[in-house]
Amino acid sequence: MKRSGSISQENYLKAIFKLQHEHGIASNQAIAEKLAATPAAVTGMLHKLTELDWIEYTAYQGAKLTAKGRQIATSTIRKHRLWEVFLVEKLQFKWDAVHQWAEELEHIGDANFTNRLDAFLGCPSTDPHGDPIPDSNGDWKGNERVFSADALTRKQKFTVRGVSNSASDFLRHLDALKIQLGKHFEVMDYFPFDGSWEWKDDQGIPIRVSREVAGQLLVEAIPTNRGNENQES
Amino acid sequence: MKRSGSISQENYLKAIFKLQHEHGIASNQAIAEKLAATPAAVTGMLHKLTELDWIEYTAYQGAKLTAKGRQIATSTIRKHRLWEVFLVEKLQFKWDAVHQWAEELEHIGDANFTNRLDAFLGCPSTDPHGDPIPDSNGDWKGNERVFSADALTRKQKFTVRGVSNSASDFLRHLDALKIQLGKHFEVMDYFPFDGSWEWKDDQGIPIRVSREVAGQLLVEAIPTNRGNENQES
DNA sequence: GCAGTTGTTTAGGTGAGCTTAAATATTTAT
DNA sequence: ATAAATATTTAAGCTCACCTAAACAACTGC
Repeated sequence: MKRSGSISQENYLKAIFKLQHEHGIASNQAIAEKLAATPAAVTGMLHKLTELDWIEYTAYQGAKLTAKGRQIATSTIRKHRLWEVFLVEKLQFKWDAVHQWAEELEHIGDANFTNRLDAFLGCPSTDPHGDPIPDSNGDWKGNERVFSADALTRKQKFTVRGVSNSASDFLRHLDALKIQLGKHFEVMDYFPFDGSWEWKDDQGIPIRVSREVAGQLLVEAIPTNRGNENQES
Repeated sequence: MKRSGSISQENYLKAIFKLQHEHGIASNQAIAEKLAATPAAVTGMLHKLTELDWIEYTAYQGAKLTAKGRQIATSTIRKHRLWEVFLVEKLQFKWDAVHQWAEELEHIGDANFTNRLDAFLGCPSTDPHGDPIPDSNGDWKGNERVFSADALTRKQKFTVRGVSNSASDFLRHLDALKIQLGKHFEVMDYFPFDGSWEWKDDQGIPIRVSREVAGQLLVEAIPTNRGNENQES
């Protein structure tokens, strides 16, 4: 089986998919920004994708994926995230270095290929940045209890679940702070003056976290009222 | 680090590399055939590659790789063969199904990436078809004792080392004959009438091999005169 | 050594995906 | 409500890698 669309087309569908999630519709400009192209180029491609019935496009309004378009987009995202897992877990890349390669690898392979890769990796449910990996039907099992770290409250214990920004410098900063996915912390203090936090990790070691970092970190609260459900291994 | 050349350019260098090995020089026509393009397209690209100093090209004569061109070609071949190992050993693809994907994967990743992949795979010396994998300097450790199976002699014991044709239908035919790389056979008989052979495997099970098959199979003789050097595990 | 075949190159053209610049539509502010 | 600002589309043109068709070189047979 061959690729569904061209590499460029797949990138458009992926961008539209993400923008549609954020804003309900993908505007020409937003797509252009995400893909580092000019709005003029976007208009042309949107017409082509409409022809292919992968999007519905209203001029001056924006684009929405059709069922087929969504299928291609999620499958591309699935491939991207599976390759990221491969790069980090098997090739020992650091999590801030995998995006560029995954951007290329995501355009390779059909459904059978992807399912084999998935099986080889042990059917991971999230990529190295905590983003959920869609299953082969394009369905997501996103964790509903995940929220931004800047909404934490004092004394709250929580688990780091993901990042909402995968820029290299941010990820390297997290490494420097020894913040990793799955790691537990407890909120010690919050400083409204600059929006910064003091947290303490499971070894009791305190770290200071800036407003900027907390705003891009996704966490899951650990229930403390009763029992010990939802423990991490 | 980015790709050295475009995908198309890398494919040209790879083709020229192989043709140069076979004929000393790569003619326009031979390149066109290998890449399923027209001679006119080849002329254009050869000019471009000359500009880049990746080949030396004499009109009406043919092309030869420069040191830089050879480096890019061998690195592409290295990537191709490493990915083939990955696909067969890790993703459990059959050896006749990996070429198409490796053709795409070979254009991804820089030297660091490739070396990590190599290490992950345990630094294999040959791909699933028995072709040697160049090291990161582009050097080959080809097995000098390998020759075509149609040059075998009666009573000779040998090991299957590779195929000189990786077409899917040929490989599937070998699977049907239970001929695998590394397997030992002994020549029982040769029939000059149709050039076919009778071999016997290490279980003593006889198989009949046509002239066409023997001509595309690469083998290594097992010395029988003294000792048991070169035993396969 | 010259005609015919074969191989190569040039010339002109295509399509994908991009650009800039200008025209047009939409939204926002007054 | 209308002017200004912003967003989008059209128009023209670019690059890459390819194509076909025709012109041109280089071997081949006699």
